[in-house]
Amino acid sequence: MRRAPTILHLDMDAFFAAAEQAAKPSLRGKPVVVGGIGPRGVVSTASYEARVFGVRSAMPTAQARRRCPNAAYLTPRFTLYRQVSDQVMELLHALSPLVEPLSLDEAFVDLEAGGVEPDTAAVREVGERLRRDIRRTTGLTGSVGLAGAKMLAKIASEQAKPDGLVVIEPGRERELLGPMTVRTLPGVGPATAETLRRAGIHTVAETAEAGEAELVRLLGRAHGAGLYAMALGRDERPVVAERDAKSISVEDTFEVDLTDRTRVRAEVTRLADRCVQRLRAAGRSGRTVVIKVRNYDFSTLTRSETLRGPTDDPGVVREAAARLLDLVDTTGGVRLLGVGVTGLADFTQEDLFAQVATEKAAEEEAERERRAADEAARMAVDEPERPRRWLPGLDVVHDEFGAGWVQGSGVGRVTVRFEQPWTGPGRVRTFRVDDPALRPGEPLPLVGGPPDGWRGEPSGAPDEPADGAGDPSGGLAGAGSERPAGTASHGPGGPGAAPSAAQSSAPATRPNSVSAGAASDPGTGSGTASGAGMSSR
DNA sequence: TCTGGGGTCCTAGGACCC
DNA sequence: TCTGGGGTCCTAGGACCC
Repeated sequence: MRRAPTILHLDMDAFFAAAEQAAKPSLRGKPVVVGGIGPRGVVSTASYEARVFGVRSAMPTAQARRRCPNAAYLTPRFTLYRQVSDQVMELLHALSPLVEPLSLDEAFVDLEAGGVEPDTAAVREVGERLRRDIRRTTGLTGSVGLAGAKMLAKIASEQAKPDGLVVIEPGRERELLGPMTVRTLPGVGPATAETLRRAGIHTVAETAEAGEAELVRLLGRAHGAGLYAMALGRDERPVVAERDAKSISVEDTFEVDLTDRTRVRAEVTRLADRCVQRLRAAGRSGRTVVIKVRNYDFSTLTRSETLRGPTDDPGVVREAAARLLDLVDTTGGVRLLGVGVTGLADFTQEDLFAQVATEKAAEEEAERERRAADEAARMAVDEPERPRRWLPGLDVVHDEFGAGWVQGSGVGRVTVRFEQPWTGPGRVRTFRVDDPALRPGEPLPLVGGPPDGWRGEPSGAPDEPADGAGDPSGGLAGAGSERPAGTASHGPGGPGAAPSAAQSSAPATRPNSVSAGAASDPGTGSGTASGAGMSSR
């Protein structure tokens, strides 16, 4: 514990939702929910306007829709969030070389390592200046906590929300923490809180009074001892920059449970390839392959296999994953599949040398097999080539009307609002989903106006009036009801597919010939996951 | 219309070795 | 022949975090 509050914790306010509001003028001051759009999606971030209605992170999106039907429900745009995050992290690195990112929107900074004078007035000034700089360069607000330890800095930033700064003076931490609920302490989730509650422990003060021995008895060695230290306000964990990843994994939840074993195998192959792509992009290799299977009843199991040495060969990972899948009974229906790699190693020079020779061949082979797997998956669901999906929130450009974003889509139509971060609320227009003038777009900068050479201004005036000001969701809320009844939950590739502009899943429709009979085998109907993406909680 | 996706760390049992 | 004991690796599961 330091004698001055030189550990800074920054937490951006409702990050994903705030970024969407900055990008989409018509949504400012309105309830916005970012997360999985599909039937099995969950909320990543709710704007403060949506939180008033009880919408929370990690809540099923279906439940959020019931609580706040008029909110705009948007799929995450990670490209944008990463751009903004990079700007913020750059500002943090200007304060100190010791920056520890926790997620896209959160980080610790060791101000002492940055040479900031170790007194309250000085660190407060640095924190306030940081908040101004963040607002100026990103257009968004962040909250800052300052304390002599990580845990306390994080509690301080939580108290500062939204758009504030709180300093916890060293020496006052126990009186401050004492009355707080145990859930305040990092590492105390629902299960630990329940164990403590049964032992009559509700507050931080009661946790400290229980004593280390009792906490270890209740929670185990590491957790008990750690919690005891935290309850006393003791936290000596250093700020550490740049930690190497220890595992890489990908997973998909399907809109409808998979029952066809052939399809399950094809999906595992796809996931293995995606996992290896990420592994290679990170320049790593891994020794242990893990698959994850979540059943229809949400029961979840993992199976793993450790190889003789680390690999980044897609064929090796695919085959290991396939062997592991053979150990699992999936007859009840599969809700989620995942493939991961742990035991990560960096490639040595000689690995690299050997790789260069085989890389091209391996990639060609991977591409061949990926196509084959995709083809097999398509055959399995007896489905034609998939047209483009227009997910709510995604950027688009129209040849005539310029840059905008998807408000909603259904029954062959897509509704677009044409506005940019630097304009006022824009107008809405509806197109056929296959309108050749409509293309995926790129995120636009939130501040500073149009980028150099930008050509997204409309060349003609939209001819459809904007929605009434009283309806914050615009056409969004109606998008779901535009869908043909009965197809919303099992169309091949329903809503929620990866937000990438390049992805190409089918709309929520099925061949007419497939009707009641297909309903008994709905697993074949879901082409995509309800990808909710990362959160910014 | 119940419950995402990407991680981290810890525990516990069995194998295996000295 | 009575069942040691510790360290390490592997596997599986669970809690927690954003």
